[in-house]
Amino acid sequence: MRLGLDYYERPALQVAPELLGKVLIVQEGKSRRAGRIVEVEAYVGEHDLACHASKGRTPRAEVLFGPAGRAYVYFIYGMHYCFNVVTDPEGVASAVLVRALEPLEGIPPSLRTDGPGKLCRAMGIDLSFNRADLRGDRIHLLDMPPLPSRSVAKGRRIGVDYAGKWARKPYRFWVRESRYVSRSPAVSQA
DNA sequence: TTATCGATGGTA
DNA sequence: ACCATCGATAAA
Repeated sequence: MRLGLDYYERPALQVAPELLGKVLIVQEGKSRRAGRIVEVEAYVGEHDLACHASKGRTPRAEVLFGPAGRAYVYFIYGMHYCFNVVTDPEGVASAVLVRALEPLEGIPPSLRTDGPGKLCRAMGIDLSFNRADLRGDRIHLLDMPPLPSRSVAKGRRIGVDYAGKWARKPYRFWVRESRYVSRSPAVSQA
């Protein structure tokens, strides 16, 4: 069962930990690639200085202000793409960055999925997916049973040290026992 | 194990 | 000039 609008149209901080365990599907022609989400980060709105929407309604960030359940894909450091799930009602610019997947199907064994840039390459996600409806055939998420709260860990977001106090918020969530989480400073639990 | 650095190009 | 990254390299 695909996740629907009512699932995405909620606060990013609520959606983010619940996305752990859900399955991302990318279907391109004959190839079908699937991975289980094991690490995410919430970016909670224009007031969040780590969120791309904090610079206003720029062309890049525009999709964040739109309806929930769309993909926000951006190009970074001249060579990587990052994939986000847009959340909250229209007008509230927030999203969840997917940072790591456990490979399930169709992913070339030589490619890794333990990092936001790596998983996009492994899944074949590029700018052509930006603004895509996440309920469509080309890309979507499958609902899965919720994880027990003891297997959800949380800590500070990676790579946003410029964001002052927002850099220290525990908005990163990962599956504690997963070996596919990107290697990085772990912090707390629950 | 941690620390540092270069690649590479869109964004503002 | 900066960057929601990555892989290589060096030091310890």
